[in-house]
Amino acid sequence: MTSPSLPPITTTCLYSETSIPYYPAMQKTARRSQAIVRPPGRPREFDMDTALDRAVRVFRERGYHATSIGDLTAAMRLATGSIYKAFRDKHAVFLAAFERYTALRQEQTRSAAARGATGRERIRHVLLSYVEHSQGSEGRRGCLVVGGAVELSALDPVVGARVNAQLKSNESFIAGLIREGQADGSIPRHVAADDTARLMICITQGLRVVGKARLPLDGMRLVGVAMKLLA
Amino acid sequence: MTSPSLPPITTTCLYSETSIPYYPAMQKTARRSQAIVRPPGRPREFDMDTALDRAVRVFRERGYHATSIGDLTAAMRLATGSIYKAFRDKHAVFLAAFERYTALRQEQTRSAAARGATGRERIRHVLLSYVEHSQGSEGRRGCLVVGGAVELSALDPVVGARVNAQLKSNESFIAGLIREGQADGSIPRHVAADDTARLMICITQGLRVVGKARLPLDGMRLVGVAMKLLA
DNA sequence: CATAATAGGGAATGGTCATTCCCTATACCT
DNA sequence: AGGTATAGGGAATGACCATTCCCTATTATG
Repeated sequence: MTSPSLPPITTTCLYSETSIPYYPAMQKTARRSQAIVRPPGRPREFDMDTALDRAVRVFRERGYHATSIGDLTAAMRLATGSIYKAFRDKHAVFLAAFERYTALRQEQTRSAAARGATGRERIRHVLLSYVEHSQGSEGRRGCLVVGGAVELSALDPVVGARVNAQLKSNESFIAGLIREGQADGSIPRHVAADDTARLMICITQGLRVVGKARLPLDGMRLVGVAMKLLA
Repeated sequence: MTSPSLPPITTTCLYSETSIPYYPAMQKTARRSQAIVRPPGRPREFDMDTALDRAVRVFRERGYHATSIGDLTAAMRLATGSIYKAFRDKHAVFLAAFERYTALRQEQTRSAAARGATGRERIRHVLLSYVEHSQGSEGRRGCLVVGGAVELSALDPVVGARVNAQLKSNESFIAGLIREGQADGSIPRHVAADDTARLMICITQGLRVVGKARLPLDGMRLVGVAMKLLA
């Protein structure tokens, strides 16, 4: 989905980007049925998703406040002016990076779930995937949801709302898997789906904290223990 | 341990403070057996622990980077110069606040554990205590260990080491309680103490993240589910 | 009572950072 | 070709922030 090089036209005309306005003045993407209409003026040269992936990386490593515009220009390979052409301010860069990050993570989690045949097995794979992402160098890079919750949600209502929504979305995904497991017989009926899902969200978020703090995490062992919650 | 008012002499001569130098030029506390020797010069007027409690509050709410010296002077009720008299720099204030915070939290956790008669009950009370502290306005205030892990451990080896040590200490405390439970018969022998303890640390750290993000946490329900890990 | 030693407090300083400005470049349209 | 609209890039700007300086105050000692 993200290309390492910078194709000059591809991105400009398609608007494959996830959601809401990145841009100070966002044009309506398409008036009627034809979706591919190039907006007026000089087209953007850089690939937005590539640039955002690079911003994600910096924000994950340094957090919001410790990341300067200079850090972003270096990482995103854009000049100061270009960043401010593309985003209202640093806050908007973070928000766009956050969206990009959660979209990619959601994809990874769904595909991990898809590796299981029953509800129970799907949950096992989701948890395993979380442990893997919380471990080693990837884990030390950190998680934007956890980072946003800890560093920003008390100071910034917009980020707070996004973090809250993301956690709820993850939680209801897990709760859904639990109910699937109860339907297919792999998880006992007496398991409290919502409470267990909330606790599992705590586990996943805690894994990221512990992984960032460089405690080693053994996926098989930890998930093995955690699966008792579905007994 | 912390007095709301400011007794003028009490703190200066006793050095009840936890550990390592708060001060740019730390005097040796006592040469021989006599511990109470007032150091030369004008004695400090403010109570160090009270001031640190106020610093803890700001750092918990705003994190490290978003807290300015101005925020600290306002919260600690000290002038800029006085802060730099007492601490080398902002980093040193954070470290001292961190020590103070972990000492108090440790105390609270131990006393929660003491409310239980068996190993199993002690763990239940510890988890319940964590949920309570992660909830509501207290939870929104945040945790310095989680904050330190997320915001600083990758950038600041000193804080990183303290966070790591604190997590390990908490983990071995839990592991100890599990083994106590196995000794007193309240926890089955087949429970893997270390793995379960590590997972429980993930739960506690995750609770703080989720609580900071304003998801409601029901202590009884969550702990009820978590106790399955000891089955 | 002078001296040494440190605390209290606030003004001054130097650096950094987010943001803006401005000039150039590139696209489309008529 | 001229006009319009936006992107690229980097210098300029103004605010803020961590830290230092300096002057005063308070203790002990000789």
